[in-house]
Amino acid sequence: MVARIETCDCNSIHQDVIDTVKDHMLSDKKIEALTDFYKIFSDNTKIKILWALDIHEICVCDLAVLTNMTKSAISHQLRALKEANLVKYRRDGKNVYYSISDTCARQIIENGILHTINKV
Amino acid sequence: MVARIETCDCNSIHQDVIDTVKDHMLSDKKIEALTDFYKIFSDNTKIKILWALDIHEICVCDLAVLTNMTKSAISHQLRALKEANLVKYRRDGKNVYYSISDTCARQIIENGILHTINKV
DNA sequence: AGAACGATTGAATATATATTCAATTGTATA
DNA sequence: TATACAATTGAATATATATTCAATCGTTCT
Repeated sequence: MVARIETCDCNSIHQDVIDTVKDHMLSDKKIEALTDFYKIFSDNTKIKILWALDIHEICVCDLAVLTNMTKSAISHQLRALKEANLVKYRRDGKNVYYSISDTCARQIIENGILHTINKV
Repeated sequence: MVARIETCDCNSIHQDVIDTVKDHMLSDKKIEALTDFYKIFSDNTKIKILWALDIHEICVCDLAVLTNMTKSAISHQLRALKEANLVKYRRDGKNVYYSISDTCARQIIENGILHTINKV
């Protein structure tokens, strides 16, 4: 059994269980997309930014003050959020104002809080 | 303004926006609990394990075969899932069988898939 | 055009997380 | 009780992500 030699030195394989689970396993692509999505919500700075932007559109400088981080750090995080289509921006003179582009962000955050409420 | 000097070299502070957002900002504890929660769902291996266990209880060796990883790696991940109260286990002889202890895992995974469906 | 400033970028560094490896534990059985 | 085996553990390593730093870009104002 190839898989066994590669990953496991056991003899206690339940082949029927393995086959059943394999039949219902998520595709690698789905898993990848899913974990990429939740990675966004695994970072304190990103959560603060998303939560703040859900309240009001905010420029990079104000976000830096709010989160007590540098503009550069915020800018990097905003790029990730932009790539995930969670925020959008508009330039007004020298300032760039960011805002929420997908209401799912707040939903995901609130859902996460519900699931962790007993830990706070 | 202390915060400004520490984190931002800008003069374009919108103090009203900052005050409003600060009033509605999530507590650090909530954010921490929330990001810890979603960290679980940010890892391919953990997703595979949770999804598999939601289908059937599985021993460590079978999980290793299913995920094509070593028992040790799986065991480390199971510990994290155990600490997050997402899985439970029972020992039967030499084998330890893990199963889902909180149905929220499947909900979170399915919800994440819904939000990423356009990317797959 | 040149200076000032808000924002962005890329590379370097720091930090967090996952995996590997070797040693050990707990259970069964010979 | 000695051996085999499934699983766990801790430390070392590898890998991924966040942050810092210096340089640059785009806009405004003089």
